[in-house]
Amino acid sequence: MRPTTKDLAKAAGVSLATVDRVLNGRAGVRKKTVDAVYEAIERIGFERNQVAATLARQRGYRFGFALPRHGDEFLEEILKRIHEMDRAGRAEMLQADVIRLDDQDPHRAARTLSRLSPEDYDGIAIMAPETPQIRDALVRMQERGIQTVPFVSNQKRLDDQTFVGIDNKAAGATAGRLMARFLGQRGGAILVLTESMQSRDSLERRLGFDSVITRDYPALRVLPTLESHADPLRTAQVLRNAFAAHGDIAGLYLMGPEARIPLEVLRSFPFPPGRVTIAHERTPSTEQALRDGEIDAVISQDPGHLVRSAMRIMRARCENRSTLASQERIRIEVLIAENI
Amino acid sequence: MRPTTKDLAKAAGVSLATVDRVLNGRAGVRKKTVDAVYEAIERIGFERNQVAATLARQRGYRFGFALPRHGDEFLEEILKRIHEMDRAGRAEMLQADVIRLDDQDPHRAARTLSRLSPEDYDGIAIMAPETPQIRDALVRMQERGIQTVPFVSNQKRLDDQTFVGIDNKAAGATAGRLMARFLGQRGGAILVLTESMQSRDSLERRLGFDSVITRDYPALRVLPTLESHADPLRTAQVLRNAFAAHGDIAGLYLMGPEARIPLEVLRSFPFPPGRVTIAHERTPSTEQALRDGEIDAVISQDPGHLVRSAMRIMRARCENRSTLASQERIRIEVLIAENI
DNA sequence: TTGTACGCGTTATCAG
DNA sequence: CTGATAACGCGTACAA
Repeated sequence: MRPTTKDLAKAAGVSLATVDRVLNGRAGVRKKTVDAVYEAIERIGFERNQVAATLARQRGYRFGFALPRHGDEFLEEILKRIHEMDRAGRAEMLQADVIRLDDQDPHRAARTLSRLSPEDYDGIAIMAPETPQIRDALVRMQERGIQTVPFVSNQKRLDDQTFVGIDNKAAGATAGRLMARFLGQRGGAILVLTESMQSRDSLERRLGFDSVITRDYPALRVLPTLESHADPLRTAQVLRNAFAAHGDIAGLYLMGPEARIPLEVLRSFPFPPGRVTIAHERTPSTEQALRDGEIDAVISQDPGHLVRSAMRIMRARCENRSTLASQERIRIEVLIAENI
Repeated sequence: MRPTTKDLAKAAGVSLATVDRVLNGRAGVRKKTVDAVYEAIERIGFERNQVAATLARQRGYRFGFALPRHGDEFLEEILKRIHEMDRAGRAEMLQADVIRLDDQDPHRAARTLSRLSPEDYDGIAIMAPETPQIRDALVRMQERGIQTVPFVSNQKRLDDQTFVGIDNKAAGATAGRLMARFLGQRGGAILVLTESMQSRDSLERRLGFDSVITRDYPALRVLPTLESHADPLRTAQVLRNAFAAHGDIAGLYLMGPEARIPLEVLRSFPFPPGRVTIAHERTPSTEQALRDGEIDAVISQDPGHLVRSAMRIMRARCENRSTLASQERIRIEVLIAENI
């Protein structure tokens, strides 16, 4: 049998309560006693039974996903997975909520975060751009005892916080390499479109994309990034202008996470054979576009993995265990019509 | 508060013991009583607390991974993940063992399986070729009350058993499409190598590969599959013969899961620029080969996901819950140097 | 600063 | 066939 807290208490010559205090890092124990307990833990090989712990804790774990209020299909995918996890987690005393953050006003967003209390949440996964206000709110949340983990949207990590999401520079490089290889001998211009270059993610993807193209493919020219601001009319306009200005557009890189609008707009443009289009994230739109041959590849991160990984990490931190980093690295996936 | 078994017992007008009997499908309860309990479950919206259940059950869950005795790097990756999960699972009362099966003698393998008792294992994930003996052993294991789940190696599923692994036909098709697109305009012969065409997996991959090439790329010829039998000398020999016989080899498809030996052997052959090589599974060898530009893409399934998914499925079945199929589909991943 | 006693929601072991 | 009741391993008031 595995040693229990009782065995540990006996081995350390203290009571159960003291064992608990040491185990959970509570105050009010003499250093000498603490050391004795730790020594006993090593000696008898004690390992806390988390199942019993969560049962006794009465209240399981409540995790929140703080997501932008506005979004499109990719956000919708993530929401779906969160709700699935919530339903599946109930039996295991795990809850997953969604908190919506204002994505125009960092102050409001920060205020929303600062209202979150440890009574309500054990951990929060946050998908929000990196602003001083948000960063501040995060630090204070941690001080209040709420675990936080950066989620998908890549804010610069404070400390060595594990980030749940892909390496966007590598994702951009992956897109770049595929673009070039699919184009083969063909040279020309590559059009890059995203929602907004304000986002750190977009910057990093662009960086990765360019690094590959400029180093290895001199026959290709990557044009300045166009911004769509998630607006169909604006999207149509910038694309029209770009096509008018450059006669030799060979490739299209839809760099943002929401490809629906650009894809719809593109349908009204002529579709020269041989043009290569690459987008991000697996959504109904990109899936269909892959099937229809409108795009050639999709670079994506699996929403289900994202959500599960975030929950595993938050839970581990609540129980101050460490996570297997190897298991939590989110893969940069490449989708083509055959492996959708 | 969520209703507990106590509430349920009260609502159904029976004792806790009877509730337990009904919940766990044990015998010795009048049908009328059973119905009353089920009715009460619906009425009060009872949902069993799995945390409490596993704690009370005393013995957590023990899962076994029945893997072939012989293998190389890919098998090693899987073993590593299993051990990681085992260490990580101890706190949650989950164990993961490895059972080695004779991969030459199906009878011996079947015998090994038939010795497994429900005392020792709650579930077994099986990676073994599809033979009558094995199939039989599986059926009997299930009768004994051990959950089984086909793992990685794609035996035809009995009933609608969830299979943990990729769709190999789609994986082959993915390889085929990438091969053709990377080759671009270039025509020629494609060499296909695997360990043994006995394996159902190889057959399916080949099927998928061919379907894409023959339908869409008339300039490419896929040569008959070569068999290496995991033997370096044999590998060298069949490759030498093939290169001698066909002057126009443009592509190389390493179809088996263990690419180490072929990759090593290939280093002694001339490396014409423009040749495209695609392999399966992410291992130290294929990773390095991607980095070195020796291969162009790797089609893979994530060993960590495989192991975790298998354990989730087995556990869910033990607790007769259903799993979220959407979450358990193993992705066919495409790796290039940039997204390793 | 330390210890006691009870509760968490199930399962398991006895009787009846 | 059914019902009390004691574990299971830990957290947590509350008492000392």
